[in-house]
Amino acid sequence: MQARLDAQREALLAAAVALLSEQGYAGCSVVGVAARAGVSTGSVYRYFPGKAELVVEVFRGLVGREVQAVEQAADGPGDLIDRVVAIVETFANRALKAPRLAFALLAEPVDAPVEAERLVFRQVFQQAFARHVTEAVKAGVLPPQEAAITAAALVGAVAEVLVGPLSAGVASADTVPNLVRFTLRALGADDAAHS
Amino acid sequence: MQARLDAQREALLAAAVALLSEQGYAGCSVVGVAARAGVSTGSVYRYFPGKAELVVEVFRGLVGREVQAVEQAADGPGDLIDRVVAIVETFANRALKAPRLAFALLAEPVDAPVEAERLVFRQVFQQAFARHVTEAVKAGVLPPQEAAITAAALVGAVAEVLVGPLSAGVASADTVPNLVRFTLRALGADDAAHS
DNA sequence: CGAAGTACTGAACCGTGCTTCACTCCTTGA
DNA sequence: TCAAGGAGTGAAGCACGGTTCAGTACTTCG
Repeated sequence: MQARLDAQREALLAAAVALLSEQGYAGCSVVGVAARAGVSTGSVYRYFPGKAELVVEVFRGLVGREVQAVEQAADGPGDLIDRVVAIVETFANRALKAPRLAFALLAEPVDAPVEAERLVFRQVFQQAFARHVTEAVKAGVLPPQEAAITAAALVGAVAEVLVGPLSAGVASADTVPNLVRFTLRALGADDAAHS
Repeated sequence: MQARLDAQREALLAAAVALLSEQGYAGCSVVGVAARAGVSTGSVYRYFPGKAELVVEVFRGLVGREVQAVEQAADGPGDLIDRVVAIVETFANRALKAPRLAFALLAEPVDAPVEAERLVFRQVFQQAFARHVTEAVKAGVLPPQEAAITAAALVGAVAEVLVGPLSAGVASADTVPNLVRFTLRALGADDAAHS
């Protein structure tokens, strides 16, 4: 009955995602997740060594989804600079569409093992930025710059700008366009060329 | 014996700062702080309603110090753009000089009341940036832009770039210069004018 | 000097939430 | 049909850390 076993496991992960999306990390207690999955608390430990492993796996899954969406957007049409803009737009729009979840992934206090995972999350995004920035600098469409710093700064900038609306609940309609304009300036791109 | 009373209070606050600087928030338990201050745990509750109030007061004090340093740097000589650069440089250099503490103030997981204080912390810095950016835009030395977004993005960018070195322990010598160059581009200032 | 009040102590208390484990139930195969 | 074994249960156990409070020591004033 391997299928059934995996089904339970999936149910637990799905329940954790649901609780995380609705109530943030606080709702993600072992008892809560088990109840939501329609399983006893004890059963959680049949599938996961402990809470940390469960939550980390949830994080990895969600982050993977975001990274994939961003990578896909970056592979779309347009020049090198358009791609960096696409990363920012995609990331920001997705975050604003699922604010509670985005806040949980980006900023909500968590304990150490999950925090470590969050660091990885941010680094993956930084690398995505850095790759495209490096390429664009090499091609001469962006001025010379330390790609790693630019990438880290952009990740921080996007996250910080979003966290405000995310925790306040409301984002202005032109938050994302403004963020894009900031990004273009920060990259050193010609504003005029990418309105 | 008012003086003595205040002395105890100060000792507790100082002990909390010391522990925060050395071990981060984890070391800031009531028992730990009391021991460090040479006081019993019970006495903590003579001076503070609870742990939250103690830690929040510690945060406020530290943040006030940072804000003051930054404001002072921004009041120095130079044009409007130099002032924004001064904010970034001062903030970054101070953070890199007290990494553990900066990490605690900027990024370390804390519980709700302190998190709220951290939000205030970031907002104060954003306002400092926003004030100078607005002024510079009005004066025509920066292109038109939403100052609030630029300010939030810069705070996020600086924090993110610093958190890496802060948690890793080592910062490259040109982290700050690179950060300044990023800032200048992001503001839309002429790079050439402010090397 | 003695009584009253106050600063101070620190071990016990309590709430929270992860983890365990003795037990039940259900499926499986002879 | 009926043992046997594993899946599943959920209440009790446990660790952690903030908070409390009855007791002690010290200071002050009559």
